[in-house]
Amino acid sequence: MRLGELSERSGVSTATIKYYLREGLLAPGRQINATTAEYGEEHLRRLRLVRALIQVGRVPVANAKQALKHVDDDSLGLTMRLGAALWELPQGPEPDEADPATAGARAQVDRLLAELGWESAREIGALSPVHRSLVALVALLIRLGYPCDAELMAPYAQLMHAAARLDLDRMETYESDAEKVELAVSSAVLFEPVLRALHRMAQEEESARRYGIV
Amino acid sequence: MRLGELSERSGVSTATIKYYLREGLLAPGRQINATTAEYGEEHLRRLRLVRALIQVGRVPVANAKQALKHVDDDSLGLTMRLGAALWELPQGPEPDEADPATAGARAQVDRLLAELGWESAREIGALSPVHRSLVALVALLIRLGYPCDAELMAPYAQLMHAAARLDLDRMETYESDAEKVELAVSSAVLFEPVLRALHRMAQEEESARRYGIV
DNA sequence: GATGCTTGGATAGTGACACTTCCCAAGGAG
DNA sequence: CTCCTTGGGAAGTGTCACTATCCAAGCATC
Repeated sequence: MRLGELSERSGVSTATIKYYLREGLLAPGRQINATTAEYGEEHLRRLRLVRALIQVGRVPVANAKQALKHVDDDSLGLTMRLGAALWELPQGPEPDEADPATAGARAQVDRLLAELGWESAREIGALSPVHRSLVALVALLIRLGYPCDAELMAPYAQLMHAAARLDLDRMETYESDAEKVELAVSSAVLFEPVLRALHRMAQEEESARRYGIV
Repeated sequence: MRLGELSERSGVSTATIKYYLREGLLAPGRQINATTAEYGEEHLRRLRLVRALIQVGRVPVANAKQALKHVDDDSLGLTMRLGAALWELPQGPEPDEADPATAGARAQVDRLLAELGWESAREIGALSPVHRSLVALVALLIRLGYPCDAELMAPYAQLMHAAARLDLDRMETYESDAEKVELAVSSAVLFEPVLRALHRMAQEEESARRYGIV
């Protein structure tokens, strides 16, 4: 497959593919001669993943590059490889330590983790971008005047834990670690929006049931 | 409160506040004389919501303006007002009808709604941006080679339905419709990221439990 | 063997968008 | 009187994902 065909089958313009090659998001094809390179199915697949990351996930090009590097890096163990790839994806806001609400928010998050018995999450703590971003979000909600404490979050956290168990069960059906990491990345980027859509649809459904469609 | 104080208490520069005033995201203050206007607590609160929409929710300024207009519009019933405001928020991708995977994806979504008995969601159908975006996302996952059918989504949808019930219970604790709509908007923008953070944290926790932290 | 296509490669430009800077004239404070 | 702040508008900035253009080298067709 040459550049033109890769472009046609992926629906991505040749100019954009050349841009991705330049930025290192896509491995170069097998060079046949000075003016021709050959691409395979794996290039097509990776190209589609790149598009998903950038267009749907709004992942900045630089982060997408890093995340994909971790997907391909087989020198690490599965957990680290997963973490490294997922931590490259855009997180929420960073906490503003100058804001007094941040300290309160951190306390609520700590209480939540203690109540749930999420020991590993407590150990990793502020090292994890996810943890920091949760603190920042809770602080923001509090500043806006919406209550957001451990009691309120706990039932949601239980639901999300159930979802996470489903996620990992699904991941275990894949053979190679590379496939698992790729599933995790595309899940974070594509399956999270699916979850969000299901959530909003469920809200519409429940709202219609309670208050009617009027 | 004058412009300078509003800026100081919100942490938003005066230039940016003036920009929001110009774009109609923020109601003008009460004009005292040619060079002075007076702002109240409600301006501060609205300003923080605007920041949350734009910075955390990445809502484009034009959509934020529309959504806020619906929050303030008391000529509609609650359900329509909710829908109108939420549908202004950024959704996922739109379905690509030229793609053969789209038809299959639509069939899976229809089956899912039928299995769950979400009758209102089926009635609203493709009118809802959420429905369309779910179809587009499922099609994308299928095109990438990840299975995504009604069986796979159903347990997730049940979890999201449970979350939606919690959401609406929470909403009912508010008195006025305007507050309810504002809660729904800020929930969509700020609480969805909280859910996502809880989800990712649960994944990390579950992954550490299954495979260790190594 | 001339012509017209595509290819890889590089450089510069585009468009969207959220600000941000700069300037102005008119109060108000010291 | 002088300095600062205010509201208001026009123009500029920075970022970022592309995109247009150009170039020389091959391959295909006439």
